[in-house]
Amino acid sequence: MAHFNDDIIGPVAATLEYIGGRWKTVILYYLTTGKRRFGEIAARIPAISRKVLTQQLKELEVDGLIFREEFKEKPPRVEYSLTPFGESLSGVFREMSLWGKEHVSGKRQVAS
Amino acid sequence: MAHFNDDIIGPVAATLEYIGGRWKTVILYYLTTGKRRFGEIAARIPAISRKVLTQQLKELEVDGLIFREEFKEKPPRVEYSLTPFGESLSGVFREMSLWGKEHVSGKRQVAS
DNA sequence: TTCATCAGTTACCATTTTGTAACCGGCAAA
DNA sequence: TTTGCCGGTTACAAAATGGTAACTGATGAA
Repeated sequence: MAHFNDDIIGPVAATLEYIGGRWKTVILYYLTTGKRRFGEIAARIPAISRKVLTQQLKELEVDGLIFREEFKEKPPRVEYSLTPFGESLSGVFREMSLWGKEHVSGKRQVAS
Repeated sequence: MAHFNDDIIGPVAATLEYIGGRWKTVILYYLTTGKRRFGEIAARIPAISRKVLTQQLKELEVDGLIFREEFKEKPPRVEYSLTPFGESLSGVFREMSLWGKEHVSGKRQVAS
């Protein structure tokens, strides 16, 4: 992604290397509610196209944050879930969710 | 930015509307260490061009997260600092910094 | 026999973001 | 007199990102 050689901002920047992607935090946060199929994620986050969703999921898998389980069935089925590594981000998600609830509830209209 | 009408991911998505920009979290986190001049920020985050830095700072100011103080001097001086609203994000930064220290310290090489 | 299902992939194009270089003003130092 | 300082802004070009539509393969249902 980018490059950060700084000691102060280093750890935060390092975290962003994992969850800094456009949709990654939202995807991961949705997966904290349990194992989900590709179609479920796509339905839950309609703003993201399937192409980009595929890309983001692949990157998250490569980074070890999510686990992809593919069932060899005839209409294919794929389930995504958080790895323990991905679950270790829960503190970040919790704080983000808290802040969103406390500071932005309803204030900011969401475009479409 | 985008659109999230979802109740589950809503608060997290709302938070991302504020800090989801490419460099915003890093800038804000650097400002938690105190008031900084434009040039200091630019020097601290060399990966970002001055043009984009200007843009991100302007957005952060519009969103009420940072305060911009301009001194009418001859070589101009501008100082940026967190507003109380910006400081309210400290929990998010703390968790991100913690996670980065615990899980990525040194593992991931930073490109240049 | 044709259609729908699911989780993609691919090609192609449009949009967005980003970088680079030049420029600004007004004072002080060389 | 020219140069550097600082915090930008602007125009232009390049790169990254994004969307859309068509296609895949195997099966079961109509």
